[in-house]
Amino acid sequence: MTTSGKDNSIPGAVVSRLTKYLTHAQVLRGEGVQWVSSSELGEELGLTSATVRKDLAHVSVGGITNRGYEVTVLCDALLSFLGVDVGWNAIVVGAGNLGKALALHGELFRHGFAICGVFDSDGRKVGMRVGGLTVRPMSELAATIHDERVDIGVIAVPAAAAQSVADLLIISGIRGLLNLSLIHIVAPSNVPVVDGRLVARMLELGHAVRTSAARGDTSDYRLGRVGRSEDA
Amino acid sequence: MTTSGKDNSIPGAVVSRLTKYLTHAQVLRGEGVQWVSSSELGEELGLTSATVRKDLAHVSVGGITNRGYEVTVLCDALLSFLGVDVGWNAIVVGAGNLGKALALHGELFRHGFAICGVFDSDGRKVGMRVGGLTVRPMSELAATIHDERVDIGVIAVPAAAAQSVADLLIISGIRGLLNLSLIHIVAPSNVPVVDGRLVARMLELGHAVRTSAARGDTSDYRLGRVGRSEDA
DNA sequence: TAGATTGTTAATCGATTAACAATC
DNA sequence: TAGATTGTTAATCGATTAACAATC
Repeated sequence: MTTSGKDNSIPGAVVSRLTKYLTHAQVLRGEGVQWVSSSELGEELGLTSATVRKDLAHVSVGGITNRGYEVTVLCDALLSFLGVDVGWNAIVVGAGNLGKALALHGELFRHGFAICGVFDSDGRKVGMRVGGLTVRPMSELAATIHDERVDIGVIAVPAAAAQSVADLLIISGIRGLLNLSLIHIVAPSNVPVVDGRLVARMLELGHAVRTSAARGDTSDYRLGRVGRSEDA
Repeated sequence: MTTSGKDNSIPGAVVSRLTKYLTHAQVLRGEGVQWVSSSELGEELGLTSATVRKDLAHVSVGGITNRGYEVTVLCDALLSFLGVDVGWNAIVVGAGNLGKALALHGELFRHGFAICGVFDSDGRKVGMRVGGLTVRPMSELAATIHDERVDIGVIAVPAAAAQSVADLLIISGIRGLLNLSLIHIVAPSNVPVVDGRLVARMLELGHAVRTSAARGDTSDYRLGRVGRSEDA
């Protein structure tokens, strides 16, 4: 392995920011920008330059003293660090609107996730087409995980079924779970669970809106990147 | 106002946990459980009892010394605190798979979010039905936000369009944004942005899987709530 | 070169946790 | 009552930030 000699574990908050550096670096690459400094990255993403430098020190990108980070190097290092180059096999459990949306989401494939199955306990949904896939019954789930070396399971079922689906995935040997259900999922420590609970996120947003300033005082808003680039 | 005399701002991490207390309390209520202690809640959600008690002190739920918190009181207090009882008007921009899934997601409605419009810049999608709604052109967006007093905008468009859609929503008077696109959204401080970036979440999960134990040593796993209730 | 920017250390800040008096 | 659990203070822990020497 050529990964730099780094210590055991990186905090989740850092990894979350690394995904932001990646997507922003990809935008810059698309614009033909060659170099970006920690202060530029920080300004765009609402972080201090020190945080950016410290985060990027976890990844093996050598910044250069007087210029910053080379955009293509940064992209490649982050893609590699996050495992996009190796790739993952994933399945989706729950062929409702959300499950189908995920299975069909091109960005997932473009970021190294191959959706190799969609499952549903509802017999009426089994056999339906979802893009290039066919919805399969839950009875085939365990064998699929084993045979196709599935790494990641996406839980897109109603709250009442979510924990038992998780249990089934776990005992079938899944290595990680994306939880799109409403409830908290319990899993052993060697099966990481990442929450994508969108209803919960909306609740957080509602709270934030209620505690932020009242509607309307946006008159002095300077537009984001897209708007700004027009007058620059 | 009858909200208890609490200080200015609650950290995002606390609000995020409050949504977990809420959904778990709702599960308990459904099971007919009357009381729950901070240590029970903590155990189920992977938190210490001290964290739970401190979090719930932000909300105006009086726990009772020898019993814990009354489940129905807890539910109601959290629902009220998070603004579910008042409710929000939301629109979705982007009538792709993810946008449609959100617009059709029953749990959102059940948690106080009324989706009152779906918009898309693609003329071929305008006029399509999404549940009880019809996809409308972007030209009608600003007037809708104003006329229907829309609070929240959901950004479900490709990365390249996300910031300009955000800018349009902001200058039209939106009060908060749920960002489902890949990129970081820049907004003024009085328009909170909550990220629901699922691809980024999957990247975080991939990293977590790679740095966790290898596949297979799940033999000693004690099942989550659902499984456990069978042998209890 | 002079100026700018990294990498990293030390200081600060905030969040989590332990502990315990209050109390039902 | 005795035991259990809250609410809260003080201590700990970890993450962010400021600062600066190294350096291209």
